[in-house]
Amino acid sequence: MQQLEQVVTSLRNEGFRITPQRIAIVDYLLKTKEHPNAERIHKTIKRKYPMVSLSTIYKTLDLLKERKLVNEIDVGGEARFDAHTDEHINLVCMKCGKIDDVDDDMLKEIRNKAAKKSKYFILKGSFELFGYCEICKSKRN
Amino acid sequence: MQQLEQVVTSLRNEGFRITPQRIAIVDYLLKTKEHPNAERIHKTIKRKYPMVSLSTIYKTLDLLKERKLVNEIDVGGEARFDAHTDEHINLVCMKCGKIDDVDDDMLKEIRNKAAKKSKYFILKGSFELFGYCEICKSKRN
DNA sequence: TTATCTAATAGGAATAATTACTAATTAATA
DNA sequence: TATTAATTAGTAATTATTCCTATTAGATAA
Repeated sequence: MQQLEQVVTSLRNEGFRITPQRIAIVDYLLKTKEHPNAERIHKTIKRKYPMVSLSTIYKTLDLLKERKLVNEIDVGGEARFDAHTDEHINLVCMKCGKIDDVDDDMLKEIRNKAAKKSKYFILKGSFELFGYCEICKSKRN
Repeated sequence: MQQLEQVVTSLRNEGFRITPQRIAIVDYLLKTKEHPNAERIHKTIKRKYPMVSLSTIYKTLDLLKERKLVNEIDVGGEARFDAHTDEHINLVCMKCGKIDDVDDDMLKEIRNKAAKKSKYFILKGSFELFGYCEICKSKRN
């Protein structure tokens, strides 16, 4: 994703209102690498805006998803959010829940091959690898 | 996945009981290509066993997942199940909900590269492409 | 700057998929 | 065939997300 100002400008240009809640959410997502879920975003934003509601978090995330400004990953029945929107692999640690990003040029190729073979019109891809992160794998039981 | 008898034998050898419910669920999953959700499996099994409960469906799916006899895919907040357990790409039609499988040898390579780069110990991969299937893309609005 | 208009918000209720619980049933065994 | 513990049916509980609505507050233009 881009800079905060770019996002704000593009939202404003599309006719959306710029609210402190929206700025806070976008700002947080741009700065973090932790792929938070809705609740974690809510808790974080609340430190600045104690009145912010969880439903606003969800509504804002919907808006950002539609505008392709954030990416949603489903992991174990809950949604996690990421401002890193170009195609990449999400490595999910099944012990601590951490998610790391890894880029790979082959993803584009895979996508194109699959589209050709299947005759699907593909809009987005989601690539997850599940396992144990470097820290958790050493202390695995 | 394998043949029904193989699955039954392996479950029995591991000390699990072979119940008509389990046989029916495994049999259905082996035969279908439609990547059903829990409710669809329930409805299908009910035709033979009207008393079967949804909780049994979920419990059996948990067992089969643990034994790596079925694969779970999260799509749009619901879980869909598949007896095709070797690594492959799931193409999800965002209009009709159909899921098609596509194999690609590069997946192994991607997995290995990502493991090396990230130092994760990887247990499973999940590769989804979302878009419109051949039928739906032509009648897209 | 102020008034107007309507999008956006807060807060809570509703929904839906999944999990947990428990008494009754039944597959495996000896 | 009797015994025993795993499994099941049925239902309640849980949890993430969506829906609903009165109130608030950005954006715009006078």
